[in-house]
Amino acid sequence: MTEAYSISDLAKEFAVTTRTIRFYEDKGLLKPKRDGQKRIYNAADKTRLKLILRGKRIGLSLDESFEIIQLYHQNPDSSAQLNKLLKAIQEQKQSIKKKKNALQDMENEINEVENKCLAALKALEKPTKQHLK
Amino acid sequence: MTEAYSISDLAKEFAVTTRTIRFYEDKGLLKPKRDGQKRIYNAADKTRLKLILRGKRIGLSLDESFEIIQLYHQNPDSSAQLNKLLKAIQEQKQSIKKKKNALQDMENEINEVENKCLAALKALEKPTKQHLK
DNA sequence: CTTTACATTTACGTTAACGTCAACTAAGAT
DNA sequence: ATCTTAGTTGACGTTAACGTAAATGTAAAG
Repeated sequence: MTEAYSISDLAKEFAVTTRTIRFYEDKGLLKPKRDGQKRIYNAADKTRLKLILRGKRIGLSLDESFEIIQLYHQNPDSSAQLNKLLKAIQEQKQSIKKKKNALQDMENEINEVENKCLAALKALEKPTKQHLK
Repeated sequence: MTEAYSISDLAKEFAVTTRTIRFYEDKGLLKPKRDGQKRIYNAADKTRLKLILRGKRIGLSLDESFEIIQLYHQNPDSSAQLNKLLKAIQEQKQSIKKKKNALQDMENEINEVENKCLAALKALEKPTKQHLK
């Protein structure tokens, strides 16, 4: 038997509410099997959810994440389709590159601030050396 | 005379609408000077706007960007304040690290897909060998 | 049998981040 | 003097991404 999860299993694991998971289903991002009324999620569903949430972390909308997932999980047969996919991949790579740059800029700045901060602390400690110990 | 910009100067330069810029002002993210009624932005305002938009690109909310900007632009005098700032900086660095990881994972996956794609194209171009079976 | 825990659908509410008028004003160009 | 081109302040509209509540179902535990 392959891995099966209830909605609250996934909710707990990924720290989201069940409402969120059902919402993703409404939007077509997830399509779990059913056991009667209850939703049953498998490993693939879990992966999809993971991808969606990862996308969110870097500022993608659900629709954007959805497109990317579709992109990755289709398997194209014609060379026309393959080329179209490759083109989409290039765009994705560009977008990732931009985000990386933005992150890098941010990190550089924060490191600068940190260094200034540390220097300021040292300057505060240095001039007065009156330890009563 | 220091650099001065009109609202539409900035809108054009950063490819946002004037509505957006005024909205940021309403939220307290920008505080341009005035020439009568007209808003006049200086280099510092421009930098702020740049930071906000950069934050957006990596999925920060306006409030989050605002906090970060405040963080960087205050200059703390006491060592208590410096330590508090340092702590906030550590948190920021953690958050950036997570985003970097998410991005890296994404890039790895997309590269995989790209390679499979390229392989599939090659396989389509020079067929025949499969027919021996 | 009743309580508890978890599940379901339906539906209205909320917040963020703007978009989209509407109705001015002020300054130049024609 | 009028036309055009920024600019201004409301104020209502919109979309995404859920929150929250109501009414109900089911299945195991006490």
